[in-house]
Amino acid sequence: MGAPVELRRVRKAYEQVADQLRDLIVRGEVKPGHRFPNEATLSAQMGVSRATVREALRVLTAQNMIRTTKGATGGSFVMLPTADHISAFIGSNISLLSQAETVSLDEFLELRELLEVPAARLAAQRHTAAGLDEIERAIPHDTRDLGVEDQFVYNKGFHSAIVEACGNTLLLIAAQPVFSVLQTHLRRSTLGRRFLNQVIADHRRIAAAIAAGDADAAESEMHDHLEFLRPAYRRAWKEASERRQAAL
Amino acid sequence: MGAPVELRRVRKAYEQVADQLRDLIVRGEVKPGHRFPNEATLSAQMGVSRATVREALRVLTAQNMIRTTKGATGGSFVMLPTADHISAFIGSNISLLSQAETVSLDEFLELRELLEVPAARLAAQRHTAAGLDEIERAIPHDTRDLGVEDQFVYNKGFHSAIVEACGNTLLLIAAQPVFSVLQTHLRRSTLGRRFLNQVIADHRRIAAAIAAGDADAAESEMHDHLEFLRPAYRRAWKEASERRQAAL
DNA sequence: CAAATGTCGATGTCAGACATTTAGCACCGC
DNA sequence: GCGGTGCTAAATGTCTGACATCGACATTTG
Repeated sequence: MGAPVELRRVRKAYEQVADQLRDLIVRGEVKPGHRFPNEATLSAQMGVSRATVREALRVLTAQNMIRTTKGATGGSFVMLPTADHISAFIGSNISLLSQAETVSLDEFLELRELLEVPAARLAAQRHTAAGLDEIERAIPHDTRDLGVEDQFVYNKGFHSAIVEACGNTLLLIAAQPVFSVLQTHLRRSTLGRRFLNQVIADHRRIAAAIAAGDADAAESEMHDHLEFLRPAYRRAWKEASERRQAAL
Repeated sequence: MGAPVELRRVRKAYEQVADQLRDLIVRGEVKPGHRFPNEATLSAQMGVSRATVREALRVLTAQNMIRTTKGATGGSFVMLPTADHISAFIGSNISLLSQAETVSLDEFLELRELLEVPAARLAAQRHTAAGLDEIERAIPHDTRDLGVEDQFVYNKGFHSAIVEACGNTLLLIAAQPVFSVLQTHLRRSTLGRRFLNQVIADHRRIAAAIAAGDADAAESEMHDHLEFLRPAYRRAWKEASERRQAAL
């Protein structure tokens, strides 16, 4: 009797097109810079309409795999995603998870500690002139006429400078979005001047330890710093949660 | 005269539509489960054609923000991304970076160590019955009639069971893709029986330490395990690199 | 020679039609 | 009653063909 027929759900045409093209990219059969045939040709080759091909291309652009440009020399070009692309994507996704309270503040803080504390250690071990310079420049010298918004810019610069000083792109990709989500929450909270000064003082000590190549000190300074920040995050997080409640 | 007029590049229509809808989602004004107006309505409201709206929707689906279904009760629904979605996206992106040799094997191994070694420690500290069970089940009992492919399945299960036992979704999201890329390389390499047996033995020791709640032991066993794997990855990575060379 | 202009090949956008899927409902025959 | 069976409404999925627009390059023009 009939073999148990195996039925697959129909895949939407634009998904199949996207899959095929993505496979070419992921399997390395076309390399960054490569230009795909134009939309008309693709639609002819795959037996679908141009509209379908275009929907597939939109999917791939959203996934940072191609870039399309207009004009006679334009087309769809295979692209290498950048660390920033990937971080931004992760950031917006995990930000949603945090909003939905699917992941807690503790998870964020835990992962951040797991990433940034060793990062400080590695930065101290591998410190290069350029890296140190970048870190130094991310600490404000004159703390007097410094707006709160400015300080956030410095903060972001400082933490990414440290992670970058490790020379590990993957680490940067992972750390960036975690920091960014936490920071977004903090920005909506009100912070005292004492708090902000303490942050800068902490940063100075961390930078000094890294510059001195003292891995242990860098590690423990960073650890203490994150510990110090914890209550502020906790307050900001709670406020955000209350805002969400109120919005109902 | 005339204040220097500030001109913005025209944003493509489908991008503007996508941006608007994404904002609604990210700012929490529409919650997971919410259904957007149908495509015809959206196109009318925003003054663009349905094709444009659809391209925007494809972007959002690719970013795991909405899900669309057909039929009378269908439409575009706001969705919460899952850990798997995010991991898969990160995985394919960083896999591309590795192919392009933009990130090195060392970076992968370093990040993996940064994530999984503390994960083993946390798992030991927080071990729950369910978590332990999951870990146990991810170790093959009978090693004789075990295909290489089977063992990969067990491997993947084991490592994700450990990370999951930490109860930190973000950690899972970060660790999963790193492991997955490394594993993909290893799968194309040839592995001896001795090697595979050692892997299982290592896993047993790690599991035992976690079950005993011995955080220090779990940490150091995991560290040693990763150290043991290193040469295998190095060989597999080199082979992949050579394949890429040959493909030119 | 430099600046304006034209051309060409590609993507971007539109309008309208038809196909397909899904849920719900009414109908019908036992 | 009860279970199919088919109709219909509402939505997405797909196709077609047209026109708009952009951008690099060639060409003309002052």
